[in-house]
Amino acid sequence: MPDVPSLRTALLDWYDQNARSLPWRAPPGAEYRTDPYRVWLSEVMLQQTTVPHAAPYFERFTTRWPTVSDLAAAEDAELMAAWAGLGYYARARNLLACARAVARHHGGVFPDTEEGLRTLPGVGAYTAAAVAAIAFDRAANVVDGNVERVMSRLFAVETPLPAARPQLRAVSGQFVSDHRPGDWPQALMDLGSSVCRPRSPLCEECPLSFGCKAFRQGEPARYPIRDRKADKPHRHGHAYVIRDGEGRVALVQRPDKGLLGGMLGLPTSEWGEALGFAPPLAGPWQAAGAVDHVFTHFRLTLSVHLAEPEAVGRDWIWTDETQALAVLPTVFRKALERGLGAAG
DNA sequence: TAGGCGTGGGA
DNA sequence: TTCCCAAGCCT
Repeated sequence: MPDVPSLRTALLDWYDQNARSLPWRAPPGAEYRTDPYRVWLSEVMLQQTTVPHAAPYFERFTTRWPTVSDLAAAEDAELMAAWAGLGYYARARNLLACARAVARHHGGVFPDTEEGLRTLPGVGAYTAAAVAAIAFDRAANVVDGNVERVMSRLFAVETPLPAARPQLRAVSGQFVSDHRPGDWPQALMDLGSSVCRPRSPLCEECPLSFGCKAFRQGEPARYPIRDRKADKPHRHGHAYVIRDGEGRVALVQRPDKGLLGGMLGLPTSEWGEALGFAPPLAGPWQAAGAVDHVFTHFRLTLSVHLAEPEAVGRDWIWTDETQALAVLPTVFRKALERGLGAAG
């Protein structure tokens, strides 16, 4: 096994030539660091989310809220609406709580240490280390899915994830150094994204292949080894598209906790085994087909029903249909699109 | 502490 | 179609 300094040098040299240009990133070796607000915002958006999906959200957020204090002053509803479609909505609730904590308890300035950052809502071990390293150039052991994959291949770790986490964190820690501490994790993540990819890794282009045990063994894509995931259950429900004849549709405010927490939604039945149709008000109802959606831990089929009642007396939130399409999480946006399409 | 928590893209 | 996966956090 080559020594750690050789591998570090090889990867940082590669990064100098191959770093991706990203809106939240300072170029390799830059004299300046990126605004901690932008680093933090990008890291939260990128949790379990791809760069192409997050990038337009990042642009919209930083245009609308240029500083953390601007974000702290946002209304809950406008923040949640701006996050619609990005998923994992607890991130949005924590994002706002974090911005307000920074504004109120830290004078609008992000803590500049891993420990300080770790106390903020929605900032876990990974994000605290990433912001400390990238925004403040502090040596930190930044371990995300990319780093776990690269390390698991470098050392041909046979223990399956997630049990291998402590071991992968330990080997990753061997590479942490005061030399270019902000560039190191970004170099590792770029390598994981473009070369040491989950499938079909490009080992011929890899600056670390000279020291990679999985490459030497000949089957690098076998790593990281994972436990097989359980099958998702399939749930069913009904979604109601209720229109008022004036271009508005009835929405409901979902509770803050749980699935799609804090978001607006369409009125629906309970979700479970396929149920009979028991609408929330007298018809006539028009059947508009169904939409399928996949969540993290179950699959959902929603039958969509359309009505335009004469009078209703419920605490629905009547929302312009175009506006509704923009603020709803994807599962309800799909159902609303289907309902409006069936209405012609 | 293992499970809850979104979405879209690629093979 | 189906499965896997992508810069995790919280409880």
